Amino acid sequence: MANIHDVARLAGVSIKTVSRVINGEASVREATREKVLRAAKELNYLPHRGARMMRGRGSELIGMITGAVSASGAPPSASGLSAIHIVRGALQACRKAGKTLMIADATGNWNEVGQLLGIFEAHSVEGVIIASDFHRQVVLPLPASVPVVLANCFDAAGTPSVVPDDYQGQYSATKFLIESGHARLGMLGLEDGLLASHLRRQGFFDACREHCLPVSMLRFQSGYTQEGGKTPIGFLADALKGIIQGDDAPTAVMFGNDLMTLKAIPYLKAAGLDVPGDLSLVGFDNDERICETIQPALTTVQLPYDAIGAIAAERLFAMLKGEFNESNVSKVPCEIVRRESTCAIGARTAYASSAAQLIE
Amino acid sequence: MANIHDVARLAGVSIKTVSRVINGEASVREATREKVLRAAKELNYLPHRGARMMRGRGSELIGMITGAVSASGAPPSASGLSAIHIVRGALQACRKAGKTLMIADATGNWNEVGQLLGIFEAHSVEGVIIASDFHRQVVLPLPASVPVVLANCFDAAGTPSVVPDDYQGQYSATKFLIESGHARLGMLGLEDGLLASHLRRQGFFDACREHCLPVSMLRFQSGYTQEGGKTPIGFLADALKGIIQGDDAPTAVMFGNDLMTLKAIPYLKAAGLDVPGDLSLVGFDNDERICETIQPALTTVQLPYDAIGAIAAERLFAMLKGEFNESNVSKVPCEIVRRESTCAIGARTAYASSAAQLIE
DNA sequence: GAATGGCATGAAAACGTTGTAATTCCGCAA
DNA sequence: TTGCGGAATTACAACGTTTTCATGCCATTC
Repeated sequence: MANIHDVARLAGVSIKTVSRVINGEASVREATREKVLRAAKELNYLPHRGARMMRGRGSELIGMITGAVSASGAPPSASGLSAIHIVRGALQACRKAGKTLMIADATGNWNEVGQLLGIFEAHSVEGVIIASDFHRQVVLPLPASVPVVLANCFDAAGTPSVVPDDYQGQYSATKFLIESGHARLGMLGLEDGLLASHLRRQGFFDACREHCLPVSMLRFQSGYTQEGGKTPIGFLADALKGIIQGDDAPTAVMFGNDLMTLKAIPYLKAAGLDVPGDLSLVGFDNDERICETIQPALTTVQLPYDAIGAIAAERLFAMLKGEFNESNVSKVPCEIVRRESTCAIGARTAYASSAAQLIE
Repeated sequence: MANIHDVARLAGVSIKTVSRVINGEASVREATREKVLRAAKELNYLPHRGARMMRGRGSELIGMITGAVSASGAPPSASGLSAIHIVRGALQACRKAGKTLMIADATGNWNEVGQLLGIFEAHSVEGVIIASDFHRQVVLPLPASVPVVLANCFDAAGTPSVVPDDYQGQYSATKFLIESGHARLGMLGLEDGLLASHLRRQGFFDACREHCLPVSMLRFQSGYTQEGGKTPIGFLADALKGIIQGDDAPTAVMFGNDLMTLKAIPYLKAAGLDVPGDLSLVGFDNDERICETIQPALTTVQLPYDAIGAIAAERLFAMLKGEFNESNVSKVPCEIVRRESTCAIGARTAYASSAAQLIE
């Protein structure tokens, strides 16, 4: 492989001039520039990346660490599924910016993050995105020596981060139901202890309070998630029973995720409830395979993982350019995806028919 | 970032000795080695890749291109889901081998592959893995200048490739059912025209033939997949009807994928069929979220995407070491994952009871 | 006790590039 | 012609590692 000296010799100039031409720097006469380019082409010259890296040039390389989940909390939805979307989002943003993405997987072990950062550093990445499988607070191993952006997680030290707005998502969904005429609401949330669980619960109750729904008309149940993200069927059935039974049962129920909703369907059917006729359902995640499979198709709240990845990457690029971000944590809104599992209360017949039945 | 000089100074030795220890060369006294390792650890020392590359060592970089799907055929299962597993498998293999993975997404456009290869080359990757979203034949843009391994696809030029053994997978599932006592089998396959569809159909019929099941006892339907991988409910219902209706209906049905099976369940229930009492079901893919959600949990054939990614990476490493592979295409076996949706015919009561009904 | 040989270690060069500072070139005004 | 300023160009150091060769040390052998 030809090197810069060969090109310089063939073109009859110094190596520095070749370097200038290759890097598009100013102060090169047009005639010289052409001579050099011709020589470079003839020799099939390509700058040696190792040598370039050594001189600290921008590598156009971005590092990404996924699966950075400690054992402290089990992810609510299928872990890994979120990661791929975050990766995809980041990948597209990198593509647009002409960067290349290097990825590494911490295989669920937060301790490895430090080591992986080191590897990336040794490859002279310009910055690193650290993505968590679920929304949580983390503690970075040490003040990293490269710019870092956190995706789907954040820390106390104020490292720039991009997270979903779980609170707003549940708030919006609740508001949507209330504005559709629903007055009795139920929610079967995620496992207690998860940050998302806490935020969404608040979103739910805040929306109800702000729309003057008395707490007596609400039913809330924490979900329960085993290791591995599986909800035991027995628990789900019991929790569901607590929500949908009784005279003043909700006319709409929101779930912690789409999978949970899918599992709940048979129980609702067994209870003789029609969806959305008797009961409107709202999921969470917008897992299309599930949402489109459920009959009727499931209205849900979208967890914007692609956007989180893309925004994280863009924030990183902004940092690299030296731009300053005032807010350290970007919250990405969770938009509601309307399908057919919800209906306005005006079109609802459950109370009417049951009332009719009672009269008969 | 600490460099070799820092380590040498702290350990009180020369840089060459540090180099020797780091690279595991001989001729270093144990005491010295330990001193050096301690110092390296204390300083968080990692050899600089650029400098190493300059001394002629490999870059330890592997490139991976995903989503290389042309518009020619729609993927049967959720595209992207396969990709993440292949990536994960490759990632783990890379980890073990001390390589770092760079990924790029062709966003479904095969034409971009050439360009992406160029980018990787500029980053001096040692080799590239090209992964398809589904099992298919491809045509590489040109004789790439770096070693390439294909994952989940193959070409006519004999580029090393790693694919799932769809034929064997369906064959095994069929054999499993036959050996469980089932004699009347149904299969609702994937869309015609897909390679996987073709191979699995052959596996199905071959297994039946080799176990002396007459064709009259088999029912086969091609699936139909719209753009986006969605199976229209109406079509599914019709196809299903054709398989499960009639006196000599199958006692076991195999599906083209797990999602399809999930969608079919309501129709089977509506037809009054108990699973696995009246009908054993076998899916394909082993999508755990779906398999574990279905009641009873779905027996299925595992599409070994993780293994495909890992094996592709390992084949690439072998090529880099100059080892020769005789067979160009590695077929990774698809193993059956037994859950509760299948039972042996001995425990089955459908025929007995229906026969009893007929007698009455 | 001196010479030999093997093992452990170190000094300095080399890899290919870019940054720095110095030098040459060129046109223009004095 | 000379001097000058700025543009074009160059020589050389530096980056962090590995490689080559030289050297110091110790035990073994004569």
